[in-house]
Amino acid sequence: MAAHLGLSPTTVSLVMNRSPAARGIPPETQDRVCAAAEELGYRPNFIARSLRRQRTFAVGVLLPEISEGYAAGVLAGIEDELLQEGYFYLVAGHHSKPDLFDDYLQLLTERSVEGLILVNTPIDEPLPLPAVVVAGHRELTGVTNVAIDHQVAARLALAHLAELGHRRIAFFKGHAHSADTEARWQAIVAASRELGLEIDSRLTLQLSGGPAGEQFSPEEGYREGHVFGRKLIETGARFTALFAFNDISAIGAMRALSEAGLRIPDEVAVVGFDDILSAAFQNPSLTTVRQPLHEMGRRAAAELLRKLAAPDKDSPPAITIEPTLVVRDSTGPAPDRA
Amino acid sequence: MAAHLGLSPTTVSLVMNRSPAARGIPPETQDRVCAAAEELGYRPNFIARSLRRQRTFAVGVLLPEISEGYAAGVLAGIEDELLQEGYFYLVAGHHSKPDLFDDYLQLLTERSVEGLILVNTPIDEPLPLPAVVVAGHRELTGVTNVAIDHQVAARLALAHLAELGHRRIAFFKGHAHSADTEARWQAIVAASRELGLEIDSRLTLQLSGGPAGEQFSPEEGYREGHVFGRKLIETGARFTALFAFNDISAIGAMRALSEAGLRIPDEVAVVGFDDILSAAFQNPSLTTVRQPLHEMGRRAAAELLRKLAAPDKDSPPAITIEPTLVVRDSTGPAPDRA
DNA sequence: GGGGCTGGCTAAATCGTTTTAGCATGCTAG
DNA sequence: CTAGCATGCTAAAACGATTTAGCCAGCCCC
Repeated sequence: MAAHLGLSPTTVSLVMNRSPAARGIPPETQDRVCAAAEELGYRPNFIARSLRRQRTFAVGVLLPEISEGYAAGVLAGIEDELLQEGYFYLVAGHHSKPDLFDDYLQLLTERSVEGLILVNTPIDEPLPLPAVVVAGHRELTGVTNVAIDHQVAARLALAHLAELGHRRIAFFKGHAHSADTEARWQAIVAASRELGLEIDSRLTLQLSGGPAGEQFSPEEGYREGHVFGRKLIETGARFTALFAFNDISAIGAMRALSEAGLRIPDEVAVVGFDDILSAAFQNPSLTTVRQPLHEMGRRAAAELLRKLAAPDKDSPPAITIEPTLVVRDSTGPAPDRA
Repeated sequence: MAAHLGLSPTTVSLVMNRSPAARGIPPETQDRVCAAAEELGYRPNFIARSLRRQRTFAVGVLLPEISEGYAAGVLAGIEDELLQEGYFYLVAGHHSKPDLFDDYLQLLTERSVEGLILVNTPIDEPLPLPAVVVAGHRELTGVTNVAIDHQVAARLALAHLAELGHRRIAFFKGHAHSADTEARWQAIVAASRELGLEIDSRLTLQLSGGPAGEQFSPEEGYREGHVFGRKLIETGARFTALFAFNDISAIGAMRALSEAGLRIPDEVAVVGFDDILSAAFQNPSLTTVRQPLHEMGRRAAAELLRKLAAPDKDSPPAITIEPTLVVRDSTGPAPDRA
């Protein structure tokens, strides 16, 4: 390229990068360079560039796996934001195996990613790079946690039910090793108090979520919801609504309730959580709290880029995202009031 | 690193890469180098390495978007295979916009990816790199197309229905601009002939799939299935089974059939296609032909790596993957036979 | 004793950029 | 007349590895 023009690589570089030092180069030469670049279809070698500038414009994303649901939704948001800003990303799925996680972290840093986004990935040690965590389990100094606002989520769901006249509400609590379980439950307790609802401990069942460290497959989650739906009925305690921990278990429970002859929403209202694709296709379609996964991914990526741009400025420990309530056909007026 | 050992970078490099030229270096020195590497936590700079060796061990993946369904499933398979082989990948979602597609192709080659995997992405021009296409629309010389075996798919579904005694089967054909529509329909026609089934043109409806170039959202697909379910009934033509083009439309149709008072599977059997998550959660759960998305991704990645390893060997124009039939509760014996 | 070989290493070029420092040339001002 | 200063460019050193070519010391053998 430089040879073809009879100029030095330096000049070409200066022009191509619109470097401030290029003000000393007359417009005519600049045009000549640009024209040649166009003509030869010149594309600078990104690798050489990265090497010299110590910038790769790439970030690493660690997640359990590119599953149908959570991670894929978040990843799509991350992707949107990063590509828009000229970054690429490398993804590694560690399948919840801690040693794989370490390996991939190693590999990613080796490839000089500039930052990390962890989705649904627990960590103990501080990370070697700027990082943002989505649905993280622990708090780490310097790492921003992007999470849904559980307060709002609980209020949305419970206020909706309360407004419909429901007073006796059953709950599925999340499994013990989920990041969201505790925060959400706290929020539910708080929102119940605000709304003057009482929580009946006989009507709160805790999902097992499978052996610690592993994830339940959707089918297993569904089955557990199904079993728990039956259990609820067997307790004999009266309830007119169920707020499940996620859509999967809500759908399982709906099945059990229907099978037991209870009509939804006439006799029992059901609210799920997540708004997975299936939620809309149920019969009746499922009222649920939607996690804006895409936006969570976007925000996480945006925050990481902000961190990279201004490494010294300290960053917020958390970004909370507002969920929305999607009202469908699985909720209706409470029977005692209708 | 070299300085710390009092050796030259050359020696270190030779040892670290187990280069054949390293046979001239005594084991003692080799150990010394390895020990130092361990101790200093030395990790070679991947970028410098890429620059020199002209290998990035990275491939580019182009897809419409990291959606809940198809692309995410395939991507998960691609990921598994690539990471296992020490490769990483860069993903770009072009949202079905041709100009974005060109831009990203440009950006990816600029970053020196070694090959490409296109998922559900139509192309006209030959690609500048070794490539494998999943669910590609056109045939291109030199690029391998990974696709499901429609023959097998059609036979699986129709044989299942025929065995249950169904003779009058309704069909949803795919929308005109889908890659799979034509191949699948041909296969259905062939399989019907084999099984001695007749196809009633009044009972075959073609999905519109929205305006050309755009994708239907799942909700719209569902709605169209719902409408088409009603249409089927309105034709007045008798049918005891429906083989839909995908699960979404099958689910929509099931809803319409139920609403019309037809019991599934007692009066009408329904078979879907894809095996999306929702299929298992329907009531009744949906019998469907499963596309092994994960395996398709794996195979695509594996084939690309093979191409990269042996660029001269010519590669198969197509790899077909066998689907499987997942029998659930939406199919049962034909009513006239039961 | 000297040519050839071998064992153990290293110098230097290279990959394709960016960046720093500086060189000619001509013009201007004192 | 000459110091100083733009102007328009370039030489050369990075970046951190890999790779080619080759050096030097010692040994063997005739």
